[in-house]
Amino acid sequence: MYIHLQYNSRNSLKKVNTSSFSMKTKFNFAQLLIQWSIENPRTLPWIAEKNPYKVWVSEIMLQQTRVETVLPYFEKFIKAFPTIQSLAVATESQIFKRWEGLGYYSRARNMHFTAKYIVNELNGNFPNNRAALLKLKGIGRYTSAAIASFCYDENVAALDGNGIRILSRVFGIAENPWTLSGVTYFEKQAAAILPKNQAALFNQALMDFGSKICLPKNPHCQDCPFSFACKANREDRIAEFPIKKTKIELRKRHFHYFVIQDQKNNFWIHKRVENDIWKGLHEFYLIETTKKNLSKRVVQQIFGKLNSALNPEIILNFSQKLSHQHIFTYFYAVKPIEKAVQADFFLVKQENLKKFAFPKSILVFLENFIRL
DNA sequence: AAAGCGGGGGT
DNA sequence: ACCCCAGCTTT
Repeated sequence: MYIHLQYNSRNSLKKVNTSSFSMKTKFNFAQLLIQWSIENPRTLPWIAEKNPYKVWVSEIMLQQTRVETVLPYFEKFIKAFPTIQSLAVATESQIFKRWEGLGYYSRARNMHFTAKYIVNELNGNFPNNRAALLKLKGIGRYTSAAIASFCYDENVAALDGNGIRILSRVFGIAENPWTLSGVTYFEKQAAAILPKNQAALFNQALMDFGSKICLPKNPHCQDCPFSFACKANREDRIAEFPIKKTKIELRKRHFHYFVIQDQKNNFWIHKRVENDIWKGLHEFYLIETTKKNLSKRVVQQIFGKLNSALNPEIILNFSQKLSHQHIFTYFYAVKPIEKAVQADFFLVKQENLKKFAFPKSILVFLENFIRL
């Protein structure tokens, strides 16, 4: 059966039966979607925003991050760095501090790089088309399309997780969106149904619809304007679309943090510089183990020669399940040490700790044990 | 193609 | 416990 969607005179739907279901419904899908979005408006700081700098900031923050999480960060970030010039001249540490707790910190580093590039090499002119945007560090297929459509009305579909989910279900697209060929196929299909000169509206509608109706689990098909045409719904195969990412085994890591001060109660900290989690953030002296237990011999080896006291006791436990690692963090108190335990460590006064960016686990420790 | 990268909210 | 979020970069 071919479903053709059209509005009747009362602007409600009726079905027209034909021979087979196909992307021929594209025009109707898009208009129906836009109609839904007009009836279900959403107010967010970046919606209808045309300033490419602000849209860029919002899109980078929203990568793999929920809207509710981003909102306070976005407001503070824009207040701290109102223009791309202000971001370009900021220090990385200032930027990281505004990103603290948001996760995926390479996003902040890439933004800084790109801000400097645009200001210094492009005279501050933000690239104004998808192809040029795609070349910028930190901007990929989705984000380039989003900025191009929202700011410059380029006719390009921006497919994030929402778009993939909706299209795969409604049109029964079985391609694997987590492969390059798969996402290319989805983009091709989206381009075919994208209404001319309404890309911004369409892309925004797709994401709003994905967040309110076509949810990953338990979608609200009863409120969905195309549920009668949706292949996944009609065939009762919603759970099969889209293809799921193959889940990875969480690497377990045990972080033993030694909170070391000097006799004046300054704290020894350093910046993580390795290509590892939390690169660019700060931390206390760390001994990492693959298993829970930290041998006393190792502690002796490190702290013994520093003439420090042992019998460190765990003063706080913290467990974090990240998307790719399960990190157990333990904090130990030790007696003061006057000499850096490692060359890159430096002393910070207690009241200045808040100027540095830390991972969440250390923030929790500081909030509970150190008055800032 | 696969791995690595945060943190949190919903079910 | 599991899913996945307005994904991208590196290997």
